[in-house]
Amino acid sequence: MQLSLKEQICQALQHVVDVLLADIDTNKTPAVVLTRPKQKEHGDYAVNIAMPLAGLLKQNPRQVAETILAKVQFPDAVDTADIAGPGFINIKLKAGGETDILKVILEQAEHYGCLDNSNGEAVNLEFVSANPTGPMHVGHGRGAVVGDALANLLTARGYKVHKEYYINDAGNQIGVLANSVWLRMQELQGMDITFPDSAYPGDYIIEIAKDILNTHDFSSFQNMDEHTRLKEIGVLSVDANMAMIRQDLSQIGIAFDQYFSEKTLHNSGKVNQLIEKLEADDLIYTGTLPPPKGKEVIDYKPVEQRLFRTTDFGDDVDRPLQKQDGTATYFAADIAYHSDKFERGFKHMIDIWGADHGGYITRVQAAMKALTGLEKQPEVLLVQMVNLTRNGVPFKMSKRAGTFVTLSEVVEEVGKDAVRFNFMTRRIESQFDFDLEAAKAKDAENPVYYVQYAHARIHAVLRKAEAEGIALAKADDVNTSLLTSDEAAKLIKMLLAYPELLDSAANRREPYRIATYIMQLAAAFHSFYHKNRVIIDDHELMQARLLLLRATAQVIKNALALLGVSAPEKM
RNA sequence: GCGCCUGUAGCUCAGUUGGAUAGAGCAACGGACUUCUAAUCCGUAGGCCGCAGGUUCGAAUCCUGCUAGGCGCGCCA
Repeated sequence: MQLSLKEQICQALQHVVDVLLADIDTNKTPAVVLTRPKQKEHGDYAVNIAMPLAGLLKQNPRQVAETILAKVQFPDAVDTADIAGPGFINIKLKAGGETDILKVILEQAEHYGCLDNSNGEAVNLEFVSANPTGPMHVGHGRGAVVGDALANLLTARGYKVHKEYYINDAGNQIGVLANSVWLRMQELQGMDITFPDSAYPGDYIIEIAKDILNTHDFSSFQNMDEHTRLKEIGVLSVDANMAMIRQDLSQIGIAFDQYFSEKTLHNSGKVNQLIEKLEADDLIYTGTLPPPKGKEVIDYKPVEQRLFRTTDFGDDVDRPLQKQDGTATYFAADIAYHSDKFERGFKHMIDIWGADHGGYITRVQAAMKALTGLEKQPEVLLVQMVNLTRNGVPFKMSKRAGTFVTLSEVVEEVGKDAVRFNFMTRRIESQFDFDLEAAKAKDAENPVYYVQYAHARIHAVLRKAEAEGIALAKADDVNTSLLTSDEAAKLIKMLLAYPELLDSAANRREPYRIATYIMQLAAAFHSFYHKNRVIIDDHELMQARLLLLRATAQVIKNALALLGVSAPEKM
């Protein structure tokens, strides 16, 4: 494969560095990294390699830089290379040196920025996994959008991504759900019912109850013993909720490769097998845990439990696998689940969890290390909480108070694109104040319209060209070296940076960088647009500018696609 | 008490893994449409990068301590 100009320059420098290092006794090999300086006067690329080298060679950095420049063989496109400041090497390219990228972008189209890697590593990406006890809320939405964008990003960079949703359809919550629905069913039959505090209050419970009554005979439930009845209603209710959740997901354009039921782990005996395996490996013992710190537990009683020696693998305290009544804990099922992923061939797992599960990471990784020997698996990304505001005024979400805001309501109110883009504009580590009015506003405060407008604007120009009977030249016939204005140069630099951006975003699992990038790219375009009229008499220059616009539109479209946001041609 | 995340302009946030003079948007002020979309652009102003030490040629970035906010800390999920 043809090396990019940047790679050629990098290689040329690295060669010199290697030669210099060969003369001295060291095991350090500083790598040459080309950066794009903020200041224009600092050239197109800057290298700081002379600084780390200076220490090793025991010379001053400027001297080292001179030595490097004396020996290096740069490619032809390099115009000048100067030493500046404490020892930076600033490289200037000949005019139009990198404008070939426009032709590359048009040629590669939707693949520009992507790595075609047929041997890509398989990654199991688990996200959302909202409990099947109600509709998705806004906080789930953030994890969903981030997870889906990360899946797209990793896929673009050559990974084989398997998107998975873990359905927590076992455990006490399902009993509570079933009981809540049963109470509503009885109420709908005209019976006088009092609802305990523990029951789920939402209206969707009534809807589920109605649906069950429409399709099933009420008396058949009355005739069941309580255990059977709650089990039956539990299954029906989980199905209803999962149907609702899938609806919520499809509304924001998210689909999973697999929905994995926790219950199947229990029913198939996988959880018990796991516990037996751990027993056999002497990783379980009977013991008593100390009382929890930081909050007062009134009814704390020391109790003997079967404990997993997770402390041997980095955890702070050993963890119970069985409750007092002998049933498996959530933790037991969860490590059975992750073991199952491993057995299905995934050596690399990424989980996206809410911040409230942060304390859970160490124990799962410790367990996985014990079971598979894998380090730091699953890789867990914590998404911080979403605080909803309206016109800057926070309102608390509460199931009980009925001020619960579902994702579906928000998407309906502000639209899929705005929800998705807004959720992507911040790092996942920072808490997100999501303002409903701001997300709805179609003004500059809402970045999604800013970037979509850039795309639509380009198409307006292309439409105008078409209307005037101007045929778009073939990329190879365009003289791109005419694109010499400051704005064009900036825009081209942004386009050049896109593959590197994707690479770094994928490696760091930081899809938000795509959103930040698109905003910068859109700004560079808008700026260009104002200073450089495209449809002009100078035919050659016009074709060059048209090519720049076509390439820009392509990259905006590609990047928005990764975020799952549409790129309209008209607004 | 312990663990994880966060603290950058009045507000919301970036800051390319330690580089040169810390950047955007909003809000404020002043400009730019008989022109390819003004949902836009240009300019002015706004900063002890939470505080204090340390590491080095060089720190918003790395280390230590402190401080403020969020999340979590037995058989809930």
